Amino acid sequence: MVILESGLDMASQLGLEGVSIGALAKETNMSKSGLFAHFQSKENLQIEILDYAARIFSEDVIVPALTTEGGIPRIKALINNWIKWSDNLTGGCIFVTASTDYSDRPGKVRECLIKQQEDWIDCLCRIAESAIKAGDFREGIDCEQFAFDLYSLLLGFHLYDKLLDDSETRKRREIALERLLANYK
Amino acid sequence: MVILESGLDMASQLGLEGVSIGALAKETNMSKSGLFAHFQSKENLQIEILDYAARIFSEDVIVPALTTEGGIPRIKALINNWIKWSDNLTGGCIFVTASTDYSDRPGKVRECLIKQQEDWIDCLCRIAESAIKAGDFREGIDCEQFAFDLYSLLLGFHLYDKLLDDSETRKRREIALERLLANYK
DNA sequence: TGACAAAACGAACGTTCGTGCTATATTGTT
DNA sequence: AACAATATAGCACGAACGTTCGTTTTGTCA
Repeated sequence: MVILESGLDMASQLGLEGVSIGALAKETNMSKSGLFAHFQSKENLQIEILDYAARIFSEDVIVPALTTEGGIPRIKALINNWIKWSDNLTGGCIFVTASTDYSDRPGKVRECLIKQQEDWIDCLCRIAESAIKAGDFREGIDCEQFAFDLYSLLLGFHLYDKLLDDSETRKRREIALERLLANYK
Repeated sequence: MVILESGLDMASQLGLEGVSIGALAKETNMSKSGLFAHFQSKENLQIEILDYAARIFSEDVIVPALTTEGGIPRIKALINNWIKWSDNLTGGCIFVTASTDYSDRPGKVRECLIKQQEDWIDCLCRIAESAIKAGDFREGIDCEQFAFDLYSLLLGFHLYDKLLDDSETRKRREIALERLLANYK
């Protein structure tokens, strides 16, 4: 759907709350009312954008990673896919943006987002488990802790990359990742 | 200033862009125009909120940490102060919120924010240097890398704490911190 | 071709937005 | 007590907001 594609990019720049129906209509060469009829409310639009994003995220980030061999290669594939995903969106990863936007904004959008984030963290856990099976991580590690560590790394990278003009950000990220992997080896 | 105090808390919940002059006037029992006269523009209001936040942040987070002994104790004090600071604001740390909000929103507010974030990262670097002097970190470590690692950790903690309902978040943070410190020891 | 449903439309609703202008209080200084 | 400076208030503006309405266009199937 072309509306959701535009909406997703707009949301990555301005936040989900910043997506206005009028602006989105102009962007897609539609009338406000014509566009609105698809969603019945702004809240529905926001949720549909979020679900659309999750679909693309799954297709572009998660699934391709799952097709590469388990263990550290799969982890690195996931991270590289995540960075590409985050680069393709004008304002960066929409889940990162929305997570801070909705840290204190109750409602259906927030609940939808929380569920998606829990799924994402689950995914990171399972990737860690696959690394144990592959022999790249030692037995007995705390997979939830690994998920926390890796997600933190991505958040730090995201902020440096989008806000600061630091030419060494890429190096920082790679060093942090190598140290993270070494800790679970 | 009571206006900025209210504005800061409102910004932490709704983002700097979400602070409206009308709502802030109602919150502080003023008229829109009376409040507006103090700032002449919304952009100025946003910048003043940001500067006010930086002042409080310096007083409550940085300065008290600098008075504790250099090295790991100072690092831990800084982190504890940061967490208290982030807890005291209804929507969490305003710099975290604003950093994602303004990742793709050019203007004076963004430039102000970038400068503040650079200062914060500088502060983290100097804290690492003091840890070298104190003998808690080994010579030759990359202080900028430490700043990246620590800031990432705080961002990860912030997201878990504000968005997810994970009772183990505190433990996650402490484990990650111990491992981080051990890596520079 | 005619009937019918889906989709898109333009216009308007009431509200809130940021921003001016002007007047009235409040405060501080001589 | 008189005056200047500052702070607040009242009112209005044009624009944008989400939303609703009735109408027109478009596409599908009998």
